[in-house]
Amino acid sequence: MVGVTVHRDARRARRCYVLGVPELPEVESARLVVEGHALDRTIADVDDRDTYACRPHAPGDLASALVGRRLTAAHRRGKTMWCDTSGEGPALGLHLGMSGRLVVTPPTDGSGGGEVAVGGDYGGDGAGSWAPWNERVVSRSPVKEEWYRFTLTFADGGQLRLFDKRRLGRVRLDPDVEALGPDAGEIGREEFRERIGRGTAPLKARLLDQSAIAGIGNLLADEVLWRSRLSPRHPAGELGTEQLDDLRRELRAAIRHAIRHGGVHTGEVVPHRHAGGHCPRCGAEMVRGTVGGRTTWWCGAEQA
DNA sequence: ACACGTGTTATGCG
DNA sequence: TCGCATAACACGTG
Repeated sequence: MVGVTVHRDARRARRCYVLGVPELPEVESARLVVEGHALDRTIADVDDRDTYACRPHAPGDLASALVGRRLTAAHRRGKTMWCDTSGEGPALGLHLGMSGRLVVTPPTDGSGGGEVAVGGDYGGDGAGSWAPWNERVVSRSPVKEEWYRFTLTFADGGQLRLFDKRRLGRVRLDPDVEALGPDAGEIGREEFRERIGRGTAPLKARLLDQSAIAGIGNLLADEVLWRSRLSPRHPAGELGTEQLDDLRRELRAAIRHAIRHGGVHTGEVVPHRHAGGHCPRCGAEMVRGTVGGRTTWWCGAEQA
């Protein structure tokens, strides 16, 4: 399972990257951990005191809505995850933001196995690791209890926790999933043409618009544009049908690769997004700019 | 000390 | 009102 399996490529990438931002593949990995380890466990206690992470709910709102229920399914669209709850309870929405990680711990009452599932840890240090996601980094500085922004404690003694130093992750009841565009990994060819190939905004800005298509973050956008040999600044509406179909194909391939190999940072061009970096295909220098309000790197020759 | 990173949300402009 | 651009936010990191 992605998220708890040690993968050679993921390990190598992990040595190179200090912190990975959760995009679609990372959230899918976290969802699989929840689906595999956190369902059907009765919720005995909820710590929702972090009013920023749990906005706009008041302290106690999530607790009163969730205690006594079980998570019954884990869904995802783009970077938003949500869990159904038993007894016609509200959905529990989980968004990892820029730096959130989910940590699921096993029962302590002997009712389950001893495995610890770590969502968002692509490689980890093997079974039995108790660190949130980056044990080596965390071990350099102590894990502060307040970095756990939200906690479900199950009746079996285990927990599901949102660990987020940066505090941009978010927990809320009944998230408005319909405001998101179709999932980037699921969107059909026709819908992709309609939603992406329109308007005068730069193509990259369109790809990052979660209401147009859900799940693409800054790194994944650069990766798919590079794979497609398209300029991030190209007006979205000027793309031809064939270019749009190509783009969608590369998007699907990049997502598949990222899920399989442990995250967006395992992409082909992502490691070359730095000053002095070169295009891994043609060797030209990578160019840096701002597109859609984000730092963007592209091949100066192939994506002109 | 200070710029940087980044998903989301709010605000502003034509 | 719509489409797009930009700022603000949170705060640890280099």
